[in-house]
Parts: sequence; structure tokens; C-alpha cells
Amino acid sequence: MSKKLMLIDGHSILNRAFYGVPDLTNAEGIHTNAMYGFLNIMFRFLDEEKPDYLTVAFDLSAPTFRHKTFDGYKGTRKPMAPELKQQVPLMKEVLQAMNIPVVTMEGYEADDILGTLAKKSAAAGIDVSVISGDRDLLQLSDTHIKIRIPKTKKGVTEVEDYYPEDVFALYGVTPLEFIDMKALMGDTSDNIPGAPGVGPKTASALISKYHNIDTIFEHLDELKPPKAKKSISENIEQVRLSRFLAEINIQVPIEYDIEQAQVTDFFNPNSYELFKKYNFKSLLKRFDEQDMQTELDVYESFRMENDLSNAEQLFAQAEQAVAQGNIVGLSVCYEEQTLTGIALNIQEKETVFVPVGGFITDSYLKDHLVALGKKSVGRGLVTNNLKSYLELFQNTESEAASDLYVDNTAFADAGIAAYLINPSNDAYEYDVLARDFLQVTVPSRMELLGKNSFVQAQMIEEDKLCRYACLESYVNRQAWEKIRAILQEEEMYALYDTIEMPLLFVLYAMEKEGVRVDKEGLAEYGTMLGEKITVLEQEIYAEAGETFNINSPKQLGVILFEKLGMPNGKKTKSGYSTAADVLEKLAVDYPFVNKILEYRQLTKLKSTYADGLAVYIQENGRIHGKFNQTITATGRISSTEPNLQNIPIRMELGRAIRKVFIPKDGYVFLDADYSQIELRIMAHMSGDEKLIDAYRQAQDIHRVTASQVFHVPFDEVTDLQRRNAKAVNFGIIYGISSFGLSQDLSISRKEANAYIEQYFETYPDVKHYIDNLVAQAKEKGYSVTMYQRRRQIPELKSSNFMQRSFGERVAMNAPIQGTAADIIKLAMIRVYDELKKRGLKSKLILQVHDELLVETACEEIDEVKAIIDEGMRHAANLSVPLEIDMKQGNNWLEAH
DNA sequence: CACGTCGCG
DNA sequence: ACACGCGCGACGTGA
Repeated sequence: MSKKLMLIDGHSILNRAFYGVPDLTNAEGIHTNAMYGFLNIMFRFLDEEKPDYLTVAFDLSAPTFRHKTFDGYKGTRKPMAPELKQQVPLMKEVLQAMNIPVVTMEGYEADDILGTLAKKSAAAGIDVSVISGDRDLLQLSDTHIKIRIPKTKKGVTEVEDYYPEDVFALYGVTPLEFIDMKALMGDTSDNIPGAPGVGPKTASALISKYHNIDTIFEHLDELKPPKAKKSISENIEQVRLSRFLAEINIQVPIEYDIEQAQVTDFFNPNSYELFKKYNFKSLLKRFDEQDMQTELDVYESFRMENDLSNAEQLFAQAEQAVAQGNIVGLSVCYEEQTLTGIALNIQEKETVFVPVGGFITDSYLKDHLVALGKKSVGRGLVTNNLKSYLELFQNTESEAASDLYVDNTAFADAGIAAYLINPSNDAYEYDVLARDFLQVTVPSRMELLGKNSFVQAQMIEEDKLCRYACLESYVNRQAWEKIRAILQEEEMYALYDTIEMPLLFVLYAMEKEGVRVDKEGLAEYGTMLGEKITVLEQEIYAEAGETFNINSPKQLGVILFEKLGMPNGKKTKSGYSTAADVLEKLAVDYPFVNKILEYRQLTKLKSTYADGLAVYIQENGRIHGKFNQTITATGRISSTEPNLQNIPIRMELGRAIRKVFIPKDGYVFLDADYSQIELRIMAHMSGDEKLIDAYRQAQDIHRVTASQVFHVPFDEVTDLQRRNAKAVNFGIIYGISSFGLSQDLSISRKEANAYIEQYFETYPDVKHYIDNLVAQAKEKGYSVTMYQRRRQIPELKSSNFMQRSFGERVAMNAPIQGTAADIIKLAMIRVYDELKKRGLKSKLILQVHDELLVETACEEIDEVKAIIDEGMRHAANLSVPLEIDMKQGNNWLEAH
């Protein structure tokens, strides 16, 4: 069996990956999408072929006499996008770290290098495959040289393989003749002129008859068609030049020792480091444990403590440290209400893991944790994801979720702090913090423990659990020093200290309280939906003339647009769009489509809400969802498992589900939501007098806007005008575009544009304000809320119009949405603190962005109403009043 | 696991 | 000529 060599056309594949993979950046803002795509393509081929040798060829940075460009470019001289260009050297670095030879050569292009290596190797009896996005290379195809062109079709990568017979089948010429064919037809993307007017068809026909251009020149008289005859006769020199340009040089004087290109050891500490740095998550799986060496020399200082009296000493030492205001890194292995151990990092070389076992019981550890928490002053205990084990600090004498032995000032949470520094990351675990703040690579939980729970890990590999916990506590303490300095430097410490840390405790209490759900009511609701669905289903099948999966957009598309011949408008990547707005338009002419819309609505309600929520109801009849504090880019809270922030309300049938959210016996719901908080924030932050006055006089803001924008007296504003004005008001908050507004209002872009201009004439300060938001964000690279919450916006620097426009809209929206998030967080803390301070039984249980739900003891209703009112209205002092709408009810439907 | 779709603010 | 509203999470499909 002969050996195999794989050659990769570096720039070509990198370019293809760049345009095929959505923009990705790592924590430092380095673009990584092309590299990521390249590696994925490369691994795809490696996995398939398992070659013995591998080499990647690149052009040297500056294009030589022959200006080559890549697929995706139309123009021949357009420079490489900077986001791509910056990835070229990084890609080479990654490949070199993987021990993959990268070859370049002064004065020669990658094509020439590839051609030379391919031909030489094939001559030496090696099977070669060349990976490129570029058809130029087809001329290299040979019995032992396969040209492989990856194509992305509908999101799936397919490969076209070309041996000589495949080239012949497609073009009717041999690979060598392909050069002459190209000389005739030219290639604009390659700056090969060819003979004008001769395209692929003619060129192919001529070359298959005459085989090369010289023979064609000898038979100019008899050439057909006449158009080609004329063009070629008039452009002989140009065709000769074209042939020269099109031919790949296979005699490059390159020194290449194929044994240096042996596939070995892609996965090593160096490449691991880079894969981590660039966040190639899915590729990290390919590394074995020994590949992940670490730079930290502190590992040797990690130890496990099983002896009770030694542990006793350790805790005494830690307690003393935090009592003096020193910092101790803490890691707590707590999952599924089970504590398996804790680790403490007291100083640089003192990191100890104390597992549960022997005389060290879980309640022993818990008591010491509580003692640590009680003694700690000035946020000395540095944690990460504290909320997940705050339960350990629960006062055992009391059932109230807010009754903890500790308060928030005992702790720092490094994850939350890191979130404030850059809220766009998708995780803030210790390994990420180590990378971002300590510039070291450490193994993640997944890498150390895999999918094992702490309990499982302790049983099968306690030493790894020790390493995990020690690492986390170590990183917490070490990274925290840096993180705190950054927060202070960037004036975000107050946000952290007075909003996020207190909020953590509020969210914990909300999760712990949960919300009561009428299980039977929910089941009945589901049954009712199920019956309606069955009926609709049959009606739809009857109409379609066959049964099919209505929930499959693919199958539905075929039925509607092919079988029933409806006009299809929008398309998605993978086929026809069957989104609601498309179907609604169709429904005008095909009333039957309404049944599909209704079916969609019903199945959504059943699967996500009726059936979906039911599985979360616990024994106590309540749902304890999670409120996440480090998810959103704008500062909002998110809700998961289940998402309680998207319970239906807009449609009649959907909102009925709110009837099953009920207060416990002897309680009612008090629900309060801010009225137009984002617009009020905009009025305040822009300082626009007209808007501020309107709010101060408690006027209907959309009507005022309509009156001003459409120049009609206030009392004569039509409903349509008000609706349009409302859409414009919202549009401004979202980062207006005439296109978006026109879609929303079903009007032309021109009209939408006119509305926007009118709006800005009416409220010039708003115009100035949002222009300034964008300008500031462009200058600084991030946006800022009233409370100094930041959001990085790297898209503003993009050379891509779409990306950049997105960045601009984000720059307009994030400060407004973010400030609203800040304010309601403050309100939550105020309400929570006040309820707690007065020892009331009523509890805050849900937050839905601008709404709070309080489960209120009947005898406390008036008092709690006042607390909510005060807490929300006075959460911030703006130049306009913060109004709220509050209602009372025996379920969430009534209360909202 | 990505995508399309759709629920909420 | 052409991109296009902001922020989330969950579900079902289909590769």
C-alpha cells in the first residue's frame, strides 16, 4: 500500500472558511472564524483519508505578478478583508504548533508550490490529494493526484473529487488541456484575460477538438463559431499570455523533505494552548489528557487534607485570614444537594482540598463554611457561582429562603465580576478566568472530571476532584485581585458592589421560593390543547391530501409551495421559509393556511408550556426555575429551566395558561410593571425637553409623538397614526433603520425614512443623543449604561457593512436596555430588602424584565403594595417619573 | 448539534 | 444592488 500525502491550499481554504463561518472572536477580540473553519475542514479530510504526510502551502503575503484572489470576491483588486488578513499569520502559527509544515516561497504562489510537491511526490509513488477551493488546480489532477474541492451546500460540506476522468467528464478536456482551455476562456477572478467573448462552452469544445492553443492558432481559418474565430485571431498574444498565466509552475526549486511532513503529534501542549486561546471548543475534545500540560507550577502545592485535626487548623487559619480582611479563594463542590468537599486557597502556595470522608462529614464542612462566611469582612471569601451553593448558608432554624447566616458582603463572586468586565462571554468558569486574567491555560472541569458529578468523581478519581477544586479556589483568589482592580479602574466597582452582589442573594431567594403551579389545571389545559390539535391535524391532512409532519418546516414547505403551488416568497438557507409572517400573507389568498398557523400556536403551547412546564413542578407543587445573572450582553437577567420570562400573554388562548400560576393559600399575587421604562430612560438620558415634559404631564407618549411627527392636533390623532408613532418610538430604542421600520409597519422604506426624519426633527435631542451613543461607542469600543455597565461592541470596527450596522444598532440599544436592567435590579433589591427588614411573609418570586411578581400574604397586602410602589418608583431618580402599573389577583392572569 | 420557529420584554 | 430592527430560551426536526 502506497503512502499518502495531503496538500492544502492555505489561503484558499482559509478564505473559504472565512466566508462560510459566521464571525467569531475570542476574549481578546481576535477574529477566529476563518481559522476555526479551516481546522474543521482540515480535520474532516484528515479523518477521512488518514494520510501519512501533510503539508499546507501559503502565498507570501504580497501577491506577486499574478494577482490571485479567492472565491467570494468579484472584483480582482479588492483587498483582503482585515478580519481575514489578521488570521493568516495566526493560522500559520496554529499549524506550526501542530507540527504541520507550512511552506511558502518568495516569488512563487501556493499553487506553484502545491503543483511541484504534488507532481514530485506522485512521481515517487505517493498518493496525493490536494485540498483547495480553487478550480485552477484541476490541471494538476493525475492518476495519483486527486484534487478535492469542498463545497458548502445548504450548510452541509460536500466534496467534489477530481481525478483526470472527472475533469474530463465535467469539461471534456484532460487536466493538461484544462490550462489551454483556461487560456481561451480567461478568468476574471484571476486576472487572466483570455479571448473576449469565449466562454467555458466554446473553450471546452475548441480544446477537445484541437487539444491546445498552438494547434488552434494553426487552424484559425476553420474555427467555429465565427465569434470565437474573430476573437482568438485578434488576441493571439493575449491568449498566449493567458496560457502562461494559467499554467501552474511545477518546477519550483523548493527544498522539501517529505519525511518532515509526517503526520505526528497534532495535539500537544503548544497547540492546546492556542486552541484554548482561540476558543476552538469543539476541537479541544481531540486532545488527550497528557496533551494539556499546564504552565502553573502551583500544582505541586495543591494537596488533599483528610485528617480532622489538620482540617480544624486549616479552617482556623482561613477564618483568621478573612476576619482580618484578607482574601481567601473558595471552591465548593456542591451539587444535587450534596456536598463532596471544599477547597481553600489561603496564600499563593497554600491550596488545600478537604473532601467529605471519615471523620470529616458534610455537616462538619458546612458548619465551617458558615463560620467562614460569618467571620468574613469586606468580601474576603472569593467564590465563583456562589448562588449555586448559597443554600449551604441557609439558617436551619428557619424555612424562609432569605434567612441565611451570612450576607452578601462576606463574598466576592469572581464570575459575576468578570461578567461585568465583558458580558459577552458565554461562560465565566475558572478556566476562562485563568485564561482571561491570569494568562495561563488550565484544564476545565470537563477536562478533569468529564461528565462525572462531584459524587461520581470522588468515588472514581478523588485526586482529580482535588485538583479541580484546588484549581478553582486558586484561580478565584488569584484572578480576583486583577478583576477587582479592573472594576475599580473602570468605575464599575459600585455596580458590582451595590447591584450585582446584593442581587445574587435576591435571585437565590427567588429560586428557592419558586412559584406555585396548579398541576391539575395545567394538565387540563394540555388535554384541551391536545384535543384541538387532533382536530386541526385531520383538517390539515385532508386539505393537503396526505399526512405529513406539520412541525417540519421542510415537509410543510413541500406541501404548501410544491404540492399546493402557493407562491413562495422568502427563502431560508435550507429551503422555503414557513415563518408566521410568510404564512400570514399566504392566508389572505389561502384561508386554509390559517389552520397551520393555529396548529403551530397550539403545538407550541402544548409542547413548551403545558407539557414543558409540568416536568418542573416539584413535590411541593412549585416550580423552582433558575435566574441567571451572567448570560445577557445587556445586563438583563435570564430565566431557564424553565424559562419563566416568556409565559404567553399576547394571545387569548396562550395567556390563559397564566391562570395556573397561583399564590399559596392565604396569599395573593401583586404584580407590578414599569410603564415604558425604556422610553423614559431615553427621555432622561437624552435630556429632550419635549419628551420630558410629556412624561411629567403624564401624557400618552405615543399620541404626543404622533401629533408632533404628523403635525396634527393632539385630539385628532388617528389610531393608525398613534400606532405608527409607537412603532417609531420602539424603533429608536432598537437602533432604528428605515428597513426595519418599514417591515414592522408594512410601509415603504421611503415612508419609513420620512417618519424617522420627522421624528428626529421633533426630538432633536434624541437624535443628538443616539448619534452620540454610536460615536462614543466607536471611540471607546464599548457602550455604557447610567450605572456604568459596559458592553463591548467589536462589530463597530468590522469592515463588513452588516456587522458594522449591527454594532451601531447595539450601541443605541444596549445603554437603554441596560439601564432599564440596572434600575429594575435596584428595585428588586429594594423590595427584597424591605420585605426582609420588616420580617414580612410576602416574597418576591419572579422578574420579567420590567415586571415584578410578589406572592403576598393577605394580611400584608397594603403594606406590600406600598413597598413595591416605593421600591420601584424610587429605584432611580430620573428627570421623568418612573410610573408603574400594579394589580392584585388570585393568579398571574388576573394580576397582570 | 444546527436550524427554524416562536414565546416573552 | 444589497444587506437590516434589540435582548433572551425552549422545542421539534433532521443531518
